[in-house]
Amino acid sequence: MGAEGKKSKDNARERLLEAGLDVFGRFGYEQATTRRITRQAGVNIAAIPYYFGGKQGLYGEVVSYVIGAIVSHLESTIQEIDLQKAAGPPNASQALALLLNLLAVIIEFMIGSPQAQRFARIILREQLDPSDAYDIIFKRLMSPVLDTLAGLIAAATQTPLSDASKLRALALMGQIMAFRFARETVVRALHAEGYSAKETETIRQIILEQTEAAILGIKK
Amino acid sequence: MGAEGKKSKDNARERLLEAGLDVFGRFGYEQATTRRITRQAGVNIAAIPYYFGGKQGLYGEVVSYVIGAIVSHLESTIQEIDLQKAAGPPNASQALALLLNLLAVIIEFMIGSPQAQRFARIILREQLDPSDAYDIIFKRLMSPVLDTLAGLIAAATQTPLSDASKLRALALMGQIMAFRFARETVVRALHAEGYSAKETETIRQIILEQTEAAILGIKK
DNA sequence: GTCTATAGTCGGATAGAC
DNA sequence: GTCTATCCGACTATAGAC
Repeated sequence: MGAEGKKSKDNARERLLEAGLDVFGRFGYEQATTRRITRQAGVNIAAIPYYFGGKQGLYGEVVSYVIGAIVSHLESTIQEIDLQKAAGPPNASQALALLLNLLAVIIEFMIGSPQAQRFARIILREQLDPSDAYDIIFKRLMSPVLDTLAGLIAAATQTPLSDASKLRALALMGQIMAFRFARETVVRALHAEGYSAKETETIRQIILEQTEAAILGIKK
Repeated sequence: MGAEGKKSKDNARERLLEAGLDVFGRFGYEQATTRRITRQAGVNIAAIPYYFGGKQGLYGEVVSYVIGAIVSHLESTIQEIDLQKAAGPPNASQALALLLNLLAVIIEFMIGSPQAQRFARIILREQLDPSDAYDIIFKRLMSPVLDTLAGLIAAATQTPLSDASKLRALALMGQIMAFRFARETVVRALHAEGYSAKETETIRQIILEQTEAAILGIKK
């Protein structure tokens, strides 16, 4: 049976959020049944309507939590970049260094962290089937990150900031996202089991190397 | 190939395949109800069990069709590359040209073709929730394309073919996939409606330019 | 081959006891 | 706050008429 060995120290609301993060991430909104979430959380099924107004409400809270966790993880790096910009426009090599550093932080979190897969799956599913929650994702995460990257790319390539800078930013992000989204393909192609620390390091090196070469090549 | 070229007959089976491609792509397996598929196809709901043994059977046929269409579209380009390789290992600049050409063909199809979104969504959903059908996708599409790209990357950078070549190939593919997967983000960030011919061309230029610079920078 | 009618299952939400 | 019992809708698949 669903032998629930968890301590009941946390209240039902918190346990539902934790279980929701896992189950929504693994199965997606539709296949994540309230029965499964409540069983995993060790609470009664009626607790979801009681605490969150319904399944939709719980899902919204889970998305907000995920975005908050990612944003707070990238926040200090982005603030540092804004600070440097405010102190005076960075030259090309400074901008490149900042760009590579930001990408490294994103890679560390997206590929290296154990939570990343659950987080990424929820975001990816919102890309496929945007719900009301996508607004939060775009405004708090995607838009600021893309804008910061685009600004650094423009400075590093000594070209004016434009829509093309944003498209370049997205293409660079795609290099990272590929390893998150196509995980199943990577695992099969390399006969691996998942992303070990060693593999994360290899991926990090490859992406940073290719990005640096791309930016320098464009600038020239 | 199958019935390609035939006029759309009043054949219920063909109409179900066509509607299934659309509805599975738009809504995913779970949310694609047999009611909706049959309504869109203009056939009775009982026709799915009758012709395909059930919803699963229809889905399997749709995936096979999608993979077949993509593979046959890339087939001639890949065969050309194999032919050149057989005639003697290409030098670095030849390999780079072949690599850029293959990527251009993939971009043209993945971003430019109107069918691409439906195709891509079905494949992406299989990445998230691999079913039995994922085997077909990996063996007939992912593995050959990644191998071809990895071979060209190794030749173009004058490095030995290794797992790192495959990872590089995936990162380059990620640049393309980003525009397919994060379409919602692109649309909002650029205040666009979708990918027009003009935007496809811009994306093509950016990806090819960045890829060329990346490969040349690594080689050097 | 195509239809109607319906069986059988499972989903989220609610009412009301405790 | 938490529980049991239940409702009601939606789903896939099947049986059998035509």
